[in-house]
Amino acid sequence: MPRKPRVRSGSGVTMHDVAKAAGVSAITVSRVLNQPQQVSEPLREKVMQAVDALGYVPSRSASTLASARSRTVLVLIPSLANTVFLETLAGIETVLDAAGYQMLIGNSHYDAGQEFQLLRAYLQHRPDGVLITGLSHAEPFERILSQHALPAVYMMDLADDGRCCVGFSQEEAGAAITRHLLSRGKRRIGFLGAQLDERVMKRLDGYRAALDAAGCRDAGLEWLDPQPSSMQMGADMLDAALAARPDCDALFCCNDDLAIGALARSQELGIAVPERLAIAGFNDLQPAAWCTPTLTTVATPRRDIGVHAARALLRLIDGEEPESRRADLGFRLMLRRSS
Amino acid sequence: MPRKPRVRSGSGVTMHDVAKAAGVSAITVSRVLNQPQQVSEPLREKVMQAVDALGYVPSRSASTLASARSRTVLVLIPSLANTVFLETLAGIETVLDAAGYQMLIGNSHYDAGQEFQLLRAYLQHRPDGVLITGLSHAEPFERILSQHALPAVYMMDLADDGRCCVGFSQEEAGAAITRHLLSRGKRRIGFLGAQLDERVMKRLDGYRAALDAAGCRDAGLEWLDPQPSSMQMGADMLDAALAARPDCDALFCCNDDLAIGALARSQELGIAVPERLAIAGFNDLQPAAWCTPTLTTVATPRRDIGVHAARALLRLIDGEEPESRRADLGFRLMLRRSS
DNA sequence: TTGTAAGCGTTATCAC
DNA sequence: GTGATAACGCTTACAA
Repeated sequence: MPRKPRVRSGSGVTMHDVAKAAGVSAITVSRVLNQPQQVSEPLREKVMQAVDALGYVPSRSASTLASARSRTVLVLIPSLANTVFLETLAGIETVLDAAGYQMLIGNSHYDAGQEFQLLRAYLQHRPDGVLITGLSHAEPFERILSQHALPAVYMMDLADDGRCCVGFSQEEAGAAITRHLLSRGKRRIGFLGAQLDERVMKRLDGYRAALDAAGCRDAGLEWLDPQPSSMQMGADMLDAALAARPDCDALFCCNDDLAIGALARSQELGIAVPERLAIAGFNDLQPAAWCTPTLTTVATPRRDIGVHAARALLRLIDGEEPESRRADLGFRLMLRRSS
Repeated sequence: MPRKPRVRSGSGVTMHDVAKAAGVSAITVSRVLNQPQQVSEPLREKVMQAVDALGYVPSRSASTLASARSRTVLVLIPSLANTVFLETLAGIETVLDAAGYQMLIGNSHYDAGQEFQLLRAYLQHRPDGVLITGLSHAEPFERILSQHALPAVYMMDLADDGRCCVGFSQEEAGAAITRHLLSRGKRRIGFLGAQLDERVMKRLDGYRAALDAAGCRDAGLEWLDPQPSSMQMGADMLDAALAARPDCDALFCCNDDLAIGALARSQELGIAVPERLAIAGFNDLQPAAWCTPTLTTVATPRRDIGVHAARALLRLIDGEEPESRRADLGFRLMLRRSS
């Protein structure tokens, strides 16, 4: 004795409806959609006509449930407000789209605790893999990853413990731009840092190493603020830095936002850049090439990181080895007028 | 006779496992997770302990399939490379997160055809509703929306046909900034436009209306390029504009990127801004307050648009009426040194 | 307040 | 090459 039918999702057209309309069985419809070569030409045509005629849209939930594959990838980023991660997302998108995968975006707000919660929450969707920003994560985060045997690729930095990663050496980049300032004759080079996430701290390490090597490191020239960075903050930090150390002759800012704010304030104060004070940023965002004076900075291959990371993840998901488990995409110094 | 068991998704723990561990039935576990107040205190505790002990993560696919609700919202934006939409996403995220909804992000690349394909593709996830950027869409796009009876909220602009929308009048904003330039004594005010999407064209309409009202509209002062905008393009367009019309005494750029590029080029060329040439942008992105000279522009409430649109959509999904079917969040003129 | 049975729409398995 | 049948993990409807 049949019961009251339930509410249907979507427009209500199911694979069975298509099958009936085409005069075949449901499984044949499934094959036409997923492994067309296994179905004979005439049946394939009939089925496709029925699909179009009925406006049939397959249900991902049903497919995921039945096949234990969601064709979905979770992307964990620390912020939606930072162009750097957006361009990475854009790169990821091109690859996943082409492969028929869709991405779920999780924003951790630079918080390891939230990142863990996000992972747990998104696990409900049974993603086939995860793209992760950065290498350091909460202990339960890593544990849950391995518990669920989730293929993962780490982005933006280079791991040395066998985890699959795509990025560049944040430390080496920090050292390289610092050496550039040294090569310009600067000796009292300061560091402005905000947010203080993992990558900023590595750039700081690189800066310190370069100055140590040159014998002119000075701990009193480091200004660090855990708040999110902004141009306003760059301006404020410049004021604080010059008040404390008027002898400072160069500044490496941990990102372009800080640098542009510092640059603008220097202009206001009539400080000669780069003669009296050289300024360098990090990331090479668009405004770096258009501020006054133009900003010396480090160009980072964030879009490519997204592309390569997504490709590597798809291979892991398919049980293959990625081309490289540790892809170093490098960085480029963009030498402009501010140094 | 039982068959070979299938592969399990996730870590393999199901609601039945939890039920067994807690000595209750599966439906009770479901209730503890979804309507806790319907379950007695002691049972609730036992179940929660079992959930934690087993590390159980519910399957969204199974839930969606059984309940015909995905607790998922599709967000359609024209670009992932534009800060404006990111901030909108961030606003949406706060509201959806709090309500236990997750968002699927579809990037149409400013292409109505792709937008339609995206909608079709994401329909596989059976989203409970859609947040849409802009008012103009392909005909099949609107058709599919109504076929599937999908609750929808349109963002960024104001509709006059009863569609639920959250935004501000792009046209009025374009007119307002133009009137400001008029009030500064400018009379040969040019327009620089890129991308030429719906919103840019409405700003252009507003610009034209304001100049018509003042009796000084001049069709020779409009420069339009369908390519995506960039600071480089702003610089190039400034060159072209001044070459064609050296008498031009102000420029309204359709967004801040163009304006900042034009501003930077003006500085290079030694053109006095705003005396000889005033420049205004649109959106008030962060660099607008930090370029030289600072940029006059229109501040748009994009984050709030996201927040309000998401709230309205959740109400529609629940079958209630939103607070307003046409929420005008306004805009603000940011008058700075470039005018 | 709790449980039973059926069914959501698809795919894996096995048979023809 | 095609089809019948049984899962997949959960929630609805209904009963106790």
